[in-house]
Amino acid sequence: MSTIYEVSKLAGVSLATVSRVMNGSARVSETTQRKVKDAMEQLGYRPNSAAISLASKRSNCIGILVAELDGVFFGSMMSGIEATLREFNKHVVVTAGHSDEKDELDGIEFLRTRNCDAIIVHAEKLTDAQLIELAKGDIPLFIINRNIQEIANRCISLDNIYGGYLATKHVLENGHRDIVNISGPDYKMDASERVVGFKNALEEYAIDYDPERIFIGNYHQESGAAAIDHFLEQQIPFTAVICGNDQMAIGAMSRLRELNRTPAEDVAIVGFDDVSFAACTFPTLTTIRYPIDKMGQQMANLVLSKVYQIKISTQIQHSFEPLLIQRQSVNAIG
Amino acid sequence: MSTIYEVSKLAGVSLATVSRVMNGSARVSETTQRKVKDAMEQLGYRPNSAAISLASKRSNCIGILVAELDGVFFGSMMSGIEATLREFNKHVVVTAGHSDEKDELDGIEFLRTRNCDAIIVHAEKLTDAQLIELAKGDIPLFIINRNIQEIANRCISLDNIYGGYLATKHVLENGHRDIVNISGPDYKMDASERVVGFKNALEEYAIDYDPERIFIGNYHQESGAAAIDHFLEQQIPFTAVICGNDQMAIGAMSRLRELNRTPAEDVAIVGFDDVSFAACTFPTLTTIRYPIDKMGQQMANLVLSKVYQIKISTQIQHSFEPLLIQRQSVNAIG
DNA sequence: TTGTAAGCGTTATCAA
DNA sequence: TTGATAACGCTTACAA
Repeated sequence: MSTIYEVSKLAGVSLATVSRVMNGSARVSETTQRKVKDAMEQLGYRPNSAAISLASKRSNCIGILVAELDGVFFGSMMSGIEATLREFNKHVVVTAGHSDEKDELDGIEFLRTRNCDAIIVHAEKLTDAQLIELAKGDIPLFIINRNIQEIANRCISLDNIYGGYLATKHVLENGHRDIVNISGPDYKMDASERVVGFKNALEEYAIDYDPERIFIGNYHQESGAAAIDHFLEQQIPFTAVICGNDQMAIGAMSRLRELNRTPAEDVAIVGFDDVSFAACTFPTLTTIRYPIDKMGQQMANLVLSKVYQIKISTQIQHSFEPLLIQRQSVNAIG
Repeated sequence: MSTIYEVSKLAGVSLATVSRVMNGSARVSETTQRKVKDAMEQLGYRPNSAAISLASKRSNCIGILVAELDGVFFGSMMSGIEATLREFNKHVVVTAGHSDEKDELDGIEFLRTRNCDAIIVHAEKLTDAQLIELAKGDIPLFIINRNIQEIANRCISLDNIYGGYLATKHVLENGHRDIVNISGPDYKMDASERVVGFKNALEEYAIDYDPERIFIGNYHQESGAAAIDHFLEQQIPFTAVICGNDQMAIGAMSRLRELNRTPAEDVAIVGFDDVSFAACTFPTLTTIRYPIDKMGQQMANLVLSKVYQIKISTQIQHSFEPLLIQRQSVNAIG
């Protein structure tokens, strides 16, 4: 592997000049530039990123902490971020927090020691206070999927409350009154916010809120099924179920089938996220769209502008609106 | 941010000694060790990874090239790899190749300039020859989901032919004779191998292979639906459809529903991969399990042992067997 | 426009 | 067991 030094010798210029043509950091005459580029070409020169990092105090790498590396939701998010960042030759280091406080903290620490220029976190167990504290640290922290007042300019989030409201209102409008809710873990902000929206909608329709009608799941399919069992066991009547995400929705649908209750026909189902398979369930799933890929792109732009002072053509959007996607899993009754 | 130098001063020892206790690279007396550790603690010292990389010629980072960062299959793969690698303090840089030759080449180049210690590729457009050539380069290349003779010790793969065979044989055993195949893109190795298995099974049952009965999809849901339309338009009769992956299988099921043909009852469906939602479709999807998470872990172990000379407790498994998972989407007929 | 030279924070080779 | 010290490959004042 050749170094900048060899390039400079072959080109007959100084180290500094080679560095300049690499970075475009200063004017270099056409001829010199040609010589240098030829030399680089000839030697198959490839810059050493560690040396660059060390000298420039910048790693050009952005850390991402997600709950899980698998999972369609996080996939879309990472995809949106990476694509944008890579255009600017930044790369993405990912790690998983497993919805566990210690793992999340470890993950962030791991990324810090990796000298990431910035860290984007999708935290689930860390509190706002912890995040605010971490944000005071040496490395810029950005938060996706949560809006924290104190560091709002570093957050990109969705109005989950409104999303929960939209979902619930939709079944209410379709005449449903016996509604249950399969929520994500209550320690997850987004989950509890969606529940708030659920309550708001009920209130609007003057329906008493009954805590018995909420089942706390874990955002995975199985818990959607478990929730159905639970409600049935508790003999809680329902004609509609609002789910914290699409995975639990399909879990619930699947279990209902097993119990000979037909989704849509017998029980209305609403999901959340609108992941790709939502359009292919049977019946197709009415859900709330969470534009996480777009949000990921915006986050990348935010990092680009704040950390690398790269000017982004468009205004960065910090807050997103959920959207009701009507498909077939909600029938009107009454 | 404090440096090793400040630690050494505070501890009253030399740079070298601090380095030694960090790496355990040589014996250091208990007392000295204590002093150094206390000093590190006190200063909140965090090693600079760029400096380490530069001096040690090792970045402790492993690049991964996948087709897409979203997609359940790749998610499981990355998850398996990352979890294992992180235990050894290696981190993972990911990038997407978008099933495009140029993007794949770019992606690998991108990871190379990032000075990754190794690159794990899930290539779709690159040929064996290209991969072999790349493997000769300066940075160790590992291949997942493909077995290339010449570099077999750097490959971890699944017997896709056998998988295709298993899927097809299963419907044959259930009495189906009019079978169509919705394949992934023909330029994708795994897709065409699965088709070979399909043909093998037909041959075993003395059924003539008819190229008309193969539809080349793109592994996405929509193409599963498109395939159904195609076969119907062409008036090709079928009672069973073998799919190249689970996404296309749900796409096909979904389209069949729309056309009032009930999956399982009217048409048997078999998927491939056994992604998480396969257990929650209606009917639940009979499919071929592709243990990609396990394969990812093995790949991580392979890298750990080959690149970092870390001894792995268990023998590394280079080739995996697919497994038929029987659910409800295949009914017996005849 | 170009060159000189002092870092950047480690590792690793020698000596001691 | 410890300490000096020369790399490692690049950036970036400061000069020329």
